[in-house]
Amino acid sequence: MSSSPANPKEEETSTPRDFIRTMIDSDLASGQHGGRVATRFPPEPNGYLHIGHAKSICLNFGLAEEFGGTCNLRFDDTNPETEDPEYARSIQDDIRWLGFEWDSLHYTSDYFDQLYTWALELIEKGKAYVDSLNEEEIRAHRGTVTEAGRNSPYRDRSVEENLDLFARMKAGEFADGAHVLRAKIDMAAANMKMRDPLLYRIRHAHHYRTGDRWCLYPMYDFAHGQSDAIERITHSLCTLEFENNRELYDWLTAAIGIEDPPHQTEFARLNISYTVLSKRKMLELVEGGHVDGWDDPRMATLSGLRRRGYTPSSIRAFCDRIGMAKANSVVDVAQLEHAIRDDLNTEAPRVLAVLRPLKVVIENYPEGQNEELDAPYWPHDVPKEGSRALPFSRELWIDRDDFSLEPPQGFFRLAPGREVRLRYAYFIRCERVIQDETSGEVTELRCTYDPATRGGKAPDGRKVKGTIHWLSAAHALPAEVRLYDRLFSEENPSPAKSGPDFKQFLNPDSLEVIERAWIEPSLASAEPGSRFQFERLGYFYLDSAAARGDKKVFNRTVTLRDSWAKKRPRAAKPAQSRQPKTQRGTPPKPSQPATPPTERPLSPEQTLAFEYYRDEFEIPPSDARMIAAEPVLDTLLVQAVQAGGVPTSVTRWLVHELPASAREGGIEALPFTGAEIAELATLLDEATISGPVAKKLFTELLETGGSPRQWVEERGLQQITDSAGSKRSSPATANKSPPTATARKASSASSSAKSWPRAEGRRIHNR
RNA sequence: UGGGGCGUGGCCAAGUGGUAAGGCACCGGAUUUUGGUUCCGGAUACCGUAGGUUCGAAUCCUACCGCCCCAGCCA
Repeated sequence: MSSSPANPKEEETSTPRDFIRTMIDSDLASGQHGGRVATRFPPEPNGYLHIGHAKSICLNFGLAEEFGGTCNLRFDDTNPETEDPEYARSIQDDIRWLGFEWDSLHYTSDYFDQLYTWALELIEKGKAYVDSLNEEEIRAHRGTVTEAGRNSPYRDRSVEENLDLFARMKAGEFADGAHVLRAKIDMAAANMKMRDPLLYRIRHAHHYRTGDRWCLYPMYDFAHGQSDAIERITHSLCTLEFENNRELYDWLTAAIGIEDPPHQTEFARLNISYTVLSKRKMLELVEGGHVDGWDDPRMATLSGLRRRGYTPSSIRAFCDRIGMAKANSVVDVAQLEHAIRDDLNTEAPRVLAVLRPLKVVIENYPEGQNEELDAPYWPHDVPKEGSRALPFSRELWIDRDDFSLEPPQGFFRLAPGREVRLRYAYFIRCERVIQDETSGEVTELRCTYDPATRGGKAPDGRKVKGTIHWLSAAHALPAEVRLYDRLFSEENPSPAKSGPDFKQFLNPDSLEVIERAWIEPSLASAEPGSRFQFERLGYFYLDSAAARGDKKVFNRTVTLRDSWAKKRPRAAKPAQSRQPKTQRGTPPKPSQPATPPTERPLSPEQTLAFEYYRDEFEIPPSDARMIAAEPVLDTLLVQAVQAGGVPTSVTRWLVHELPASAREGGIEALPFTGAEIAELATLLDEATISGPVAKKLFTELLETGGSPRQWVEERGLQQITDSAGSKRSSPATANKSPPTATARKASSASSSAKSWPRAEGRRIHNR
């Protein structure tokens, strides 16, 4: 875009003029960089992208689009010990998912030869030297923020000696840490980054791209600006913590004689309330099992947001709207939620679902009769066409929240004697309430309908205050629904560096699993990865990664705005959803988070079992609860543990793999016992077999029974242990386990919508 | 007791000498077969503080206060 808009006053609604765009405007006006705009997104392939990266991606790629420039993707892979092609793959997937495409793809490791040549030049010019102090000595010589550093005794080595040493460093003559190459600048500089910064370190490590060709690796500062220069980047944008590096960036590009060098500009990184956005903390959540992997829908990773149901356009809109500045700030998570609601309002078809079912019998509707009602997919204000048939019959499900025995002020849903509209159907009136004699729990509503109100309008013109959603009990389909909420209950989970651990602010109610929700029959053909609005409840995403067999799993992306819940905070959590805490038996440990409410209360025996599994077996509460509530699972777990199985490993198979249908016939109908499941779990834990093999064997076990261990021996299914791989240094291992956990999950997901790279080969040495 | 940054309503964020945009959140009202959406309207800002320059300052000057970053052979 070399010409400015005809009318400078013209409104630029799509892209606000932040300080970076303003700067580029003036660069262009003054003819900097020959009128070119070239940016780049330079991630290190050592972790998954999160929404903070999305801000940078939108900035860099957005600028290229707006100014008719280019944007490269460059993997800043200068540290062989933490990087992995798996990450590089997922990063590319995420960028494309967001809707951007790079002009060209580069790796800093492709520039290692050029970088080395420049290092030689620096030595020849007397601007760099080989230092032989050890790590501790270097630190001691660096001084502190208030005291100048001291020169290294090796600082004045001759050019010849430096050249010789540096060549031998490259040749592999020295051990890690024996020497480093440093820039010769000023050990008394007020800017710590200028106190003879390290340029190269020796690292006898295998690089995922250059293999064993190098044992000498450039530091960030010696690689980044030069890579920008090689790619002829004009505007090098990064986050605030690199401000101090800018002086060095400029020194280095000048020292090697770059003409028209790129310039670095810093902006504030993104923070969002009620969440954490740092690789370290996110890794801690994954490794501590506080979330279910990097793509857990509660994580702010792009993969997590994707599984939560966020659209790429909503994330882009969010990034546009939060602005770009240099002040450290925390964006309200409500801003993100607004972005996705705003997008889905016009994109998600409306359907009906009942989360906490309450039976309604229409007494004056003939038994055995049913009819179909036409229901549009879109509300009147969304200009889209399309509808489906909704079956109606005598017995219905409604949501328990939509009925109140003693309606509070302003409640205009169903209550004794009151009339409401069933969406797209009829007016019904509640005539009688059936309650459990002992507990008083409402178990059923007896209602009458007005046949004249078919379609939802009364010919006599009478009005009803409320419209509620419903489903025909005989036609509804079962589904699992996962209600996600913010991961932390504290707005800022990490208040101070030395403050309390952020994990103590984890929200115990961030996930509620509803195992038996009902969805309308039209959803039988819904494609994984599609999004719906469950009317009056929120937006939901059909998750393919979580599906088990033919069971559909819907993740709640975000609730609808709910001014009623706001007005009456108590009404949001009605008595029905509160879990009756049993008083019998041992009291629950006070340190444990409250049981997430689910639809079915546990018996006293089941509660005991649940608490035991949760506390003694350390099974996650939701899983422990599911097992305790299900006799077949309960028996299998007990059998498995008696046979020596590790409870948490066995649980994975019981809860996440065993199809619901297998529980129907009772324990006797199964061709296997818990002992075989324990055997299988152990084989996998020991890494005797791989995940896919384990899954195959499990399928076989379900059908025919038998001994997994025996099969493995008979058929030679053992994995080959890669001894070369296991020699990899240990720091790398810590960073490698997360992608593996994710990859394992991806490979167990249904075949479609697989967005996770696999890591079959590496699984071997990760256990 | 060094250096580099940043401080505008509850949260983001424009504005760079002429008398405080916009978004989110919040509160009213209208419309509504989603307590959704949409549409109207409203309340919040002495622009970190204190001085100064000027006819006039969020914008210029001075001092002070607060927060963030830098002492990895990480990026």
